[in-house]
Amino acid sequence: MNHRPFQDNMMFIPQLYPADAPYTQIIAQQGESKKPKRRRGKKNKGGENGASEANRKRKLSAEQVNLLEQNFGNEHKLESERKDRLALELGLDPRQVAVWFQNRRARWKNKKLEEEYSHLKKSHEANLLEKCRLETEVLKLKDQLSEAEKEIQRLLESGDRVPSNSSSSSQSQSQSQSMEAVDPAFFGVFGVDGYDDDVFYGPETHCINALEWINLYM
Amino acid sequence: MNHRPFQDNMMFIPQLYPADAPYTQIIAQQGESKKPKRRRGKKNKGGENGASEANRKRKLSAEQVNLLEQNFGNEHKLESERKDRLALELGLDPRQVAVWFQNRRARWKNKKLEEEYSHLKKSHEANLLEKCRLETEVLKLKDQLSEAEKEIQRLLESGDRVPSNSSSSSQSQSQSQSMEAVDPAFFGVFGVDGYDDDVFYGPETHCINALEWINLYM
DNA sequence: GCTCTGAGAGTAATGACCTCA
DNA sequence: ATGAGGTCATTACTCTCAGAG
Repeated sequence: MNHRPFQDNMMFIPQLYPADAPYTQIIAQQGESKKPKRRRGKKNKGGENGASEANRKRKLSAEQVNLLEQNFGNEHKLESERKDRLALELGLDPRQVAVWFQNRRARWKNKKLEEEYSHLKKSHEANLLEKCRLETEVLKLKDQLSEAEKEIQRLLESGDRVPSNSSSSSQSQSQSQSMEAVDPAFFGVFGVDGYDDDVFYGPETHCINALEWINLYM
Repeated sequence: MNHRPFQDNMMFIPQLYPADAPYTQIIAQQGESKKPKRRRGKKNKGGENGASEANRKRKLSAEQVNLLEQNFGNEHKLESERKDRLALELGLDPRQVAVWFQNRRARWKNKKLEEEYSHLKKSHEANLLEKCRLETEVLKLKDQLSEAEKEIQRLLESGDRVPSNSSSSSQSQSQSQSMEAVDPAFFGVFGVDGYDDDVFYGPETHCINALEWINLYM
């Protein structure tokens, strides 16, 4: 406020403006009267339901919005008939009703996008974990297989000489559905938020990278 | 069009709107006094780069937007000093500059969200495929392991009696990094768009479900 | 064709609320 | 506690396009 000498009620001088720019300026010009300026006005804080009608506003009243919302729920599109009827009921210009619907559709689209985003994110995380688990399991299985083959090799070679099994310790539980190779602590990383920009979502990340990704991104 | 008698070339007079007030209300109330109505004006169609002069309405001019955009590129926030300077340079109300920045930030946020969404989606798809592949591989490995163990069993039992290997055919290439269990045709599903609502992103989907998901969702 | 209309994207502006300094 | 600026949500308007008459 200090570096704005006179601005309490704004006095905007229209002559300053180039003729080229339309409308916006005009609005600015007629601001010489009051220019709402920012009224810091202790709005109704806790009790809000009234939605404040006393003040000159350009917001639709709660009932109006309710009815509109209800209608929107039934059908997002708006045929002229419905539009006119609604306008009459609400005491609004049909144009306003149309505008309201358009804006509502836009909002709806956005909300949907966000929902899907978070959905997708959750799913993605779960998949990363799953992938990690599977990678671990693949490694484990390969290891076991390797062992088993070594064993076979050994058995074949020493074939009829040594009938006793020397080191067959790792294959007994290999078939089980254990799948518990992932440290449960990994789940702890969820719940952190505030992600950074430009994280690379590499599809080829390995287990470790996946975890780093989660740490970074989640 | 019947209920809108005259609207020939429209002109749209902003001064109609009272400075500080009802605005909506006024529009709403005098439903019969034909407010602005809209458009009809043969805009420049093909020629687009100009995009600024023909239209007599608000919207900042191209240069104004350029300068603002440039400034926004440097820094998304706006200190009063910069704001006032910009306002002066552009011949705008400082308030307008502030508004522009606010709206710009909002737009930016949205765009970022969308970008991240598509990024994430790609990544997710890739991961699904990867998961599918891994699941297949796990199955394959388990199978091989099972075979190997059967073989071992056989060898141990028939131990010193039959030194010849009877059916050891599947474990020779098991260690390789082949990993080519996924039909390359799967990649063909990408490129289809127009997704449906409310797809369930199950984290526990198996390979087949994952593919169905892709078909549904992508 | 041409006009009118509604939809969707983009944008300007406002109101309410929040947060620091 | 006041006020400048910020975010969010909303309202309104512009422009472009596609379809109906």
